[in-house]
Amino acid sequence: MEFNEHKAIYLQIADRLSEKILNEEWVSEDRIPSVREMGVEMGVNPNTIMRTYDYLQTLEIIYNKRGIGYFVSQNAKNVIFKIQRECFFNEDLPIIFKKMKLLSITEEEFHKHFCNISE
Amino acid sequence: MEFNEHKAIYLQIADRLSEKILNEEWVSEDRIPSVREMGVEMGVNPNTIMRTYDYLQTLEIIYNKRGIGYFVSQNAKNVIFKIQRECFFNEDLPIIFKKMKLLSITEEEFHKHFCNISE
Amino acid sequence: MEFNEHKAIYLQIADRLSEKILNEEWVSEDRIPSVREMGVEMGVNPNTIMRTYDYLQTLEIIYNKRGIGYFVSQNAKNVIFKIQRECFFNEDLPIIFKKMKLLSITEEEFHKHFCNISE
Amino acid sequence: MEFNEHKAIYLQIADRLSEKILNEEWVSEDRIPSVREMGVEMGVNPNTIMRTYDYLQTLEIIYNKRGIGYFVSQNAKNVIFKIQRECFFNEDLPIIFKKMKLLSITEEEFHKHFCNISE
DNA sequence: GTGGTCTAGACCACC
DNA sequence: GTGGTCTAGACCACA
Repeated sequence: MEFNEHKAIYLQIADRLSEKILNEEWVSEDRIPSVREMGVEMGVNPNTIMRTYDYLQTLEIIYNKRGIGYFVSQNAKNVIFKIQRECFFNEDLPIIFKKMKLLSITEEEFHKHFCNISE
Repeated sequence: MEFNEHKAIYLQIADRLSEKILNEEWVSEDRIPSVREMGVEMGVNPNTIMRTYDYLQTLEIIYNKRGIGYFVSQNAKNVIFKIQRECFFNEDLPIIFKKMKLLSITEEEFHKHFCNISE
Repeated sequence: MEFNEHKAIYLQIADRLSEKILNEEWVSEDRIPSVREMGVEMGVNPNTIMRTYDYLQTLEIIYNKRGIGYFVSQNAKNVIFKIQRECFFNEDLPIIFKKMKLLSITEEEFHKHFCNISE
Repeated sequence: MEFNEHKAIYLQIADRLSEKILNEEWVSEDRIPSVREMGVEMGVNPNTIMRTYDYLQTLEIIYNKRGIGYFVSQNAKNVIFKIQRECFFNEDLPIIFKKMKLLSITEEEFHKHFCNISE
């Protein structure tokens, strides 16, 4: 698995797992792979996965049953949805808009690319 | 001067200087402040500024006359424009679009925020 | 370890490491010593090594796995070969030839020294 | 006038002036341009020219008549010839040969380029 | 453990 | 005065 340079690997993994939940590939109460299994799957040190799970747990997206494993929380999907929309509107958008202005990128250009990729 | 936490200071300074060039606050062949002056101005160690200048020089945004100082390159504005637009379209946009899809954010919603902020 | 006076130490180290790769003392995907180890080995500050590694990375001769270390790139040897041959033919040779002409040094004389040293 | 990056400007100027003497563009007892004139001609600070003249004077290639100017020495041409040949054989050649070996450049290749340029 | 960034202060060659 | 290099030592996030 390939990782982006500018973001911590454990956060990139958190993003992918969140996607799986948004996609309903994983649903509430599913048991997710163990730290070791996931480490192998991602080609990454188990410590790194541990950190991802830790992070998702503080966000109450997954929870832990000791000695058994990690499970998707009841509200996982909604939580992710809420967190990410907030982040998108409050943090990402202002930066995007500022950049677009500075680089003279119009909404039309933006729209054009949007269509291209959506096809 | 205040800096963001999650990005190296020398890169944040590079961004600001690039903005100055995009704004035409600085134009081709202008001499920019010396490493030490800029260090004082930014409240930062001269070495850090040196790193910024080094970085901007590899991008051919500024160049050096030995013993004299750093100067804005001929094509500085175009170079910055090109680099940043490329980055925006090839790296930022795909991520944004993917996120929007995943979070069910429509172009209309995007547009609405765009107008709000632009006012 | 001894260093020449008129060239930055970090560049001299870069040269030596490049030689190791040309010699196949180090090959693709080898992990090279950490910044600190190499610092000790060379009798030099780790920051200086960092600079060397940074430099070699921009040339795509080595690459970094975060938290793990630096590794020799796939094409490292070819890259070095190409860069150095280009430099030799485009920059060094014209200067050499000009000098030889100016100093009335013939190819025969050059050849004679070549043989002497090669023995 | 354009300067190379890797050598002090004052030395590059010294090289050009030496060339003029080897070319017999300047001959023994010629008065050479004043520091200021030369500074203008080269697009360089007079201090830098001063340094060049100083350097050439220690090598006894030029000499100074106070209040009048700098002049080409009697033996200037021979001195330059001797110094530069020595430098070439003792310092340049070993480096060149080492590089050629490392880069698998044969004398034939060297010869080929020699012919190309000489034409 | 790894790299990465930053500071403070030094010294140098060069213009 | 300018940039450039180097050191020593600190702190941090990440694996």
